[in-house]
Amino acid sequence: MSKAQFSTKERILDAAETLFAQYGFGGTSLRQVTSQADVNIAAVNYHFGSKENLVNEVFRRRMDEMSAQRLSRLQASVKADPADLDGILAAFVEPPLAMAQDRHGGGAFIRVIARAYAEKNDGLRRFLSEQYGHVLREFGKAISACMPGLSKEELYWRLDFLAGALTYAMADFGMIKRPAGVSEVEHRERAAKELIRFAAAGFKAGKIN
Amino acid sequence: MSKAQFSTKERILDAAETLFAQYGFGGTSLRQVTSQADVNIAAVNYHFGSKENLVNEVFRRRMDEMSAQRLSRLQASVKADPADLDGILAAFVEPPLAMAQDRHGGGAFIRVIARAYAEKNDGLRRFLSEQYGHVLREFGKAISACMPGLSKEELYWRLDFLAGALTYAMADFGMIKRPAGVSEVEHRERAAKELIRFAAAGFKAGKIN
DNA sequence: TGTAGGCTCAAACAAGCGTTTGATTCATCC
DNA sequence: GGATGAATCAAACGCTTGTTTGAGCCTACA
Repeated sequence: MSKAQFSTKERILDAAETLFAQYGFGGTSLRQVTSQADVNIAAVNYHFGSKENLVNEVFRRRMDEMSAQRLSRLQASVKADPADLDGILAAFVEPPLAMAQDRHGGGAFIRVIARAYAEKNDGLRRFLSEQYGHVLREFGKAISACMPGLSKEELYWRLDFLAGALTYAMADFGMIKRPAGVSEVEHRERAAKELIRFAAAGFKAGKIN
Repeated sequence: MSKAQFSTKERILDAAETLFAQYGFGGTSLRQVTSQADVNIAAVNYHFGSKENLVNEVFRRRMDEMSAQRLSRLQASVKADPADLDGILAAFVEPPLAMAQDRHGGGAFIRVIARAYAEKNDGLRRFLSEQYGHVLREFGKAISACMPGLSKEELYWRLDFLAGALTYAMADFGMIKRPAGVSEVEHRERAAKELIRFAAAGFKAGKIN
């Protein structure tokens, strides 16, 4: 956090990430950001050009790494056992949750993602879909391969449900609150475990009801 | 929509609901609302006192009815067959989806709910939790009764996942888009069917994995 | 030592925000 | 028919927003 250790750009990105997570994109002013970053207000437009570009950079900084982690874990899981649905789901769920508990690596970023989907920031959603849509499609293929009876339509519905449950849970939107005696790490691990079991059962749901 | 048919208050509420769904609470200005409602800007503060009160009224108008529907359908389902998990889930999922496809009854409202959870509008979230938290608890009890092996903690996790998937799906956040040949009604029915099957399987997921 | 050029700064910009004002219209009742 | 009070209106209020300006600092290279 000291001015000497991190560059102006990095301090702006860190402050923006934290504040976006807390108050949303529209709800965060550049003056809040620059104040928390201990930086002049003009620095944002000097280094990023505009607020919208700042938002995109906040995303790009973490999203690339998260997508890479998801894909490499997916590849490893499929290689080890293509029929292991739990492994595929873990590859999808755990990287964002791990990122959430990595203190310096942007625990706030997870909540930023949730906001991105919630705020109808069409430009940002298009950006995400174009830049990272292939990740979701890879997971679709892998799940499809180990569930041959599942139609493409059903698969996409269920992927949406998974993404919704994950987003919602990660953003602490729900009624589940971390108990006093439980560390944040344990809480996240519990969330991942519960979600994987819930979603795995959901994906395996029979065709006829 | 004609000025003669609906009162100023109703037109403001309708316009606000639509715009809140589209742009969020913070992202919607009162000038947008009053312009769409064909009403003077001062009318909002005259009839509602403030923007925050307007937001609350937009909620109260629909939420009371939706909660009542959910509870009465829950009661009917439990009375018919306490062990019918699908019936309980349908009682939870279908009223909001039915409301979504009821044209005059506020199809936009469903998306407004999603926004409420996304924007860290703490006052609003507290309002919702206090006013309508008992509905979720009733469903918790009913599900618990037909799944005796489920711990209270697991139950709450899964309720959160359900709420997340429902919110996400209803708000059209995901990758599933309504196909051209499918009516909105059919699309919603499909969503409800798929979600109930997914969640039912999830709730039934075994304890040991 | 002198001079570029990247960077930071206080200050101001126009535009938009929620809210308030005070006059005016309109229906209602004595 | 004049009075009463609710409802509507154009206009302005003070404030915050994202962005821009132009002067100054400070490091690096010749």
